Amino acid sequence: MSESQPNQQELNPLSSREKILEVAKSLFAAGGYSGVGMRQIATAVGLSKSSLFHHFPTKLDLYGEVLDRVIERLAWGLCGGDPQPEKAVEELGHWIDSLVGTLAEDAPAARLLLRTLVDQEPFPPFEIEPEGRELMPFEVRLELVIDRFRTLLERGIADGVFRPVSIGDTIQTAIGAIVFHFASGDLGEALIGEPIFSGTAVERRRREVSEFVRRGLLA
Amino acid sequence: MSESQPNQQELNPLSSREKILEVAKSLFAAGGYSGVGMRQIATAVGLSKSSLFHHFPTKLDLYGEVLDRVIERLAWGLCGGDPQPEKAVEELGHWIDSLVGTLAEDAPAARLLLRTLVDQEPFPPFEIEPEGRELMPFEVRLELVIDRFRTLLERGIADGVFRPVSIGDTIQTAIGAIVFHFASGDLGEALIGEPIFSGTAVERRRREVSEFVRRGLLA
DNA sequence: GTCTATACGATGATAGAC
DNA sequence: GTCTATCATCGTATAGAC
Repeated sequence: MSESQPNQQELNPLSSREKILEVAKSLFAAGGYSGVGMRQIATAVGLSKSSLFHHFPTKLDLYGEVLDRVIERLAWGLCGGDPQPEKAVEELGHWIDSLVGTLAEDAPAARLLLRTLVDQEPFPPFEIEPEGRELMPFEVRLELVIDRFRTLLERGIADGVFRPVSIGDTIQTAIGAIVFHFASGDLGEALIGEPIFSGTAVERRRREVSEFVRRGLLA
Repeated sequence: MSESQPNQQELNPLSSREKILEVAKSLFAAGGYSGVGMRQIATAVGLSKSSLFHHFPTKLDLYGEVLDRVIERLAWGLCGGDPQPEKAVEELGHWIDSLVGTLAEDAPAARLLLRTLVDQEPFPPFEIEPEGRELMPFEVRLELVIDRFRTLLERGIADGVFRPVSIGDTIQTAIGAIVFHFASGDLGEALIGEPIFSGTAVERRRREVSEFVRRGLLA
C-alpha cells in the first residue's frame, strides 16, 4: 500500500510482461528456442526490441520463464492435492484427466513440454550427473511430477492391480501417448478429422487415451 | 559404364556427400533446423562452409534430404512387404517390432521424426488443404505409412480382434508411445537407468511397448 | 517504460581462384 | 571439389534520450 503502484495489474487488463510471456509462449512453441528471434517477439507483441530486453535481460531468461510457467501449471494440476492412498487405478484416471485437461486448455503447452523433454537446446535436459550445474526451476518441478507418477505405478504393482511392468518404460510410454497428440498440430487434425483442441476432440481424446492406458496397465 | 567414374562410391568408403548427410543428421536431430548452422556442419564434417554449399545449394535442400532418408528407411521397414492378410494382431506385432528396431538402429531418427511431426519449421507439416504447395517426398512416404497403419486398425476392428477405438486417436497414441522414448535422450536414460540405445534397454522396450499397445487395443 | 541508434558476431549464400 | 574472400541480413545485447 505504501508503494506508488501496488496493484497495477488490476488496472491494466494485461501488463506488458504478461503480454510478452503469452506471445513468446506461442512463438517458442511453434518455432523452438533458436527458431524465434527477439525482434520477432517484440514485433508480434507490439513493442520495440529494446523494450523486450528491458523486461527480460536475456533471451534465455525469457524462455526460461515461459517454460517455468507452463511446467508449473502442469505440475499444479498433477500434484496439487495430497497423494491420497486411494486405489491406484482411480488415481491413474485422475492423472490422465488432469494432464489431458491442462494440455487441452493451453495449446502451446504440449509442444513446449515435448521440446523441453527432447531438445538438447537451450537446456540440455536431465543430465544424469548434474554435478556443477544448478537445476532449473522447471527441472525440479518435472522431477517432482515424475517421481509422483513413479510412486503411483509402484504402489499399483505392489497392490496387484497393475501388471509388473517396467516402471521407466511405462512412464515413457504414458508421456508419449498423452503429450504427443496435443503437440501434433495439423498432423493430429488430419488424423482425427477435426481441430485437436475442439471440445469434442478433447473429450474423445480423454476417453480414448484413458481407456488405452488403463487397459495397457491393468493386471 | 561409359562414364568416367561410375562406381566411385566403392573406392571411397564414404563420399563427402554421405559424410555431410550423416553429420548433418546428428546435428539437426540434436539442435533442430534453426539450431544448427551450415558453418557448424561444415566444421564438424571437416570441410569449409562453401564446400557444403557446393553439395547442397541451400540449407533447406540439405535438411530435406536428411529427413527424406530417415523417413524412407522407416517406411521401408514398415511397408516393405505386401500387406499380408494375416491376423491383425500379428501384423501389429510386426509393425511395432519394425518401428522399434529401426528407431533403435539409428539414434537420431526418432528425434528427427518427432520434430517433423511437431515442428512448424522449416516445413509446416501436413497442411489440411495442401492446395498450391507441393508435398515433400517425405510427406508422401509418411502418408503412405499412416494409411497402411490405419488400414491395419480398421481391419482388426472389423474382424473383432481390436476394440472399436477411434482410429485417429489410436494412431496418435501409438506414435507417441513408440517414438517419444527413442527421442527422449537423457530423460529416458534417467528413467530406465541405462542408455536407451543399449541392447538390453532396446529389447526390453520392444517387449514393454508391444505388450502395452497390444493390451490397449485388444477387444 | 518505451524509444532510436548502435555494436558486433553469426547467419545463409555467392563469386571466383586453384 | 575445395578453398578464401565477400555480401547483406539477422542474431543478441547495450547506451542513452525522452
